[in-house]
Amino acid sequence: MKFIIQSTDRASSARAGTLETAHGKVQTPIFMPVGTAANVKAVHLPHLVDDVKAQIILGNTYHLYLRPGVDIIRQAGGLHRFIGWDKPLLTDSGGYQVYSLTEIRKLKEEGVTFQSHIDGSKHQFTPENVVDIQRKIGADIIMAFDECTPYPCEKDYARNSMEITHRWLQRCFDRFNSTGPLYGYEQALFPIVQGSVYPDLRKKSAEAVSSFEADGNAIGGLSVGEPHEMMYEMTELVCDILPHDRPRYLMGVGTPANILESIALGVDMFDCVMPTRNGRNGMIFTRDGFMNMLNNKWKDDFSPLDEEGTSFVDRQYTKAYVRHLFKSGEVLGGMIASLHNLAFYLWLAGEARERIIAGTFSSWKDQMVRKVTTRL
RNA sequence: GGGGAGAUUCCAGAGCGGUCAAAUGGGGCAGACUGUAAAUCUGUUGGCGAAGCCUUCGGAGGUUCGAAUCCUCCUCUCCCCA
Repeated sequence: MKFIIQSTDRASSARAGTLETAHGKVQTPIFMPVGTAANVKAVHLPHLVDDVKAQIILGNTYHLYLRPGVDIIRQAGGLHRFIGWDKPLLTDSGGYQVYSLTEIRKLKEEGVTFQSHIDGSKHQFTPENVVDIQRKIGADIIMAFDECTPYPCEKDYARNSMEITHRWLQRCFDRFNSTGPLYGYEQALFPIVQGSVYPDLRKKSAEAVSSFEADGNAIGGLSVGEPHEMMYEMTELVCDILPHDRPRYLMGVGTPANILESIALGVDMFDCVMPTRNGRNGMIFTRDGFMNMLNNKWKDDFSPLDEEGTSFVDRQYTKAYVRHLFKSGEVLGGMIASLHNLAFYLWLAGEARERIIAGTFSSWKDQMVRKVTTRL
């Protein structure tokens, strides 16, 4: 895997680059739509390609392992073939589920025992089998198995958790390096920085992660409820330490403003459920602000959904119509909003990239952050 | 013509002497959602306000310390039999 930095912003740490994977190039900064269960919820593949202009999407080890099961994906010839997606793919390791499914899991040195949220059956994830599973899934980028700590988090807990994540990281790399890809193309393993909101822990973790000289590095454990300023402070601190010539991936972030601010801090890759989940729940993000389509004020607004939007739904449908769909509980509402929001997120990342190259990123970013945080 | 049931806050529908501004559901209004156990969840829904007060349960009277709840009459709806 190769990462080439084309351009670096003068007024910030933002950079524009190209990540080359076995399934093609990714222009960074990039937003990666989340496709947890082998699909980006409510979005057809052709739309994901032609309208959203997605370059890389995510899958999730935990979900795919439980359903349809790794054997089915293996039989299909890997996740790319199973989905019908021939562009880059990234799988998360299940580390986030260690956080979000805290009620039905037990964490030990060896790994984590889970109860399936589907049928309650018991399973174990270890750094080794998570790598094995991700080999079978066959994503271009696979993630190390970590614990995503909650917020707030006691420092002792955060330290212990970080240390176990580091030990797991070594085991992930050991397994990764002693096995090979199953489908004839290269995979990259990204380690994940933890340390909650403690600067000294974050620094230590970033150094530990850097020592692996991985193809790319991720920042985890943020955007879990901490104040934005704390998130930016941690991101900045970690970005300074992580190798400058490798892509940096801020996991689970975030709002359009979060993404812009983090690009300025040197982050190259993002993923978040917000455009799709909030979209299904009636929220539309635009470059002028965000709208709750359920709100009464749109009931007789027959203007296009988003005059400046880049996807076909933006001019195909009116605000009043989309509101009607959401009020009626029609599935199409969520489909329209998901498509629109993802197209907007991809536009935002692409525009940021162009501004970085043009040398006008910082002033544009400040202006966009103001607009994008406005409730319409 | 005979017999029966009923009218409750936006709707449906509980309540059947005080603990009722009135259950519950729907609808309405608003909020939340950040590596997806989410096409989900939460709040609110008579009027002013901080506790509190004021006007409400078809209409008019009445009984009672006290009535959505009991009595009388009126108006209107629905059902069954002719």
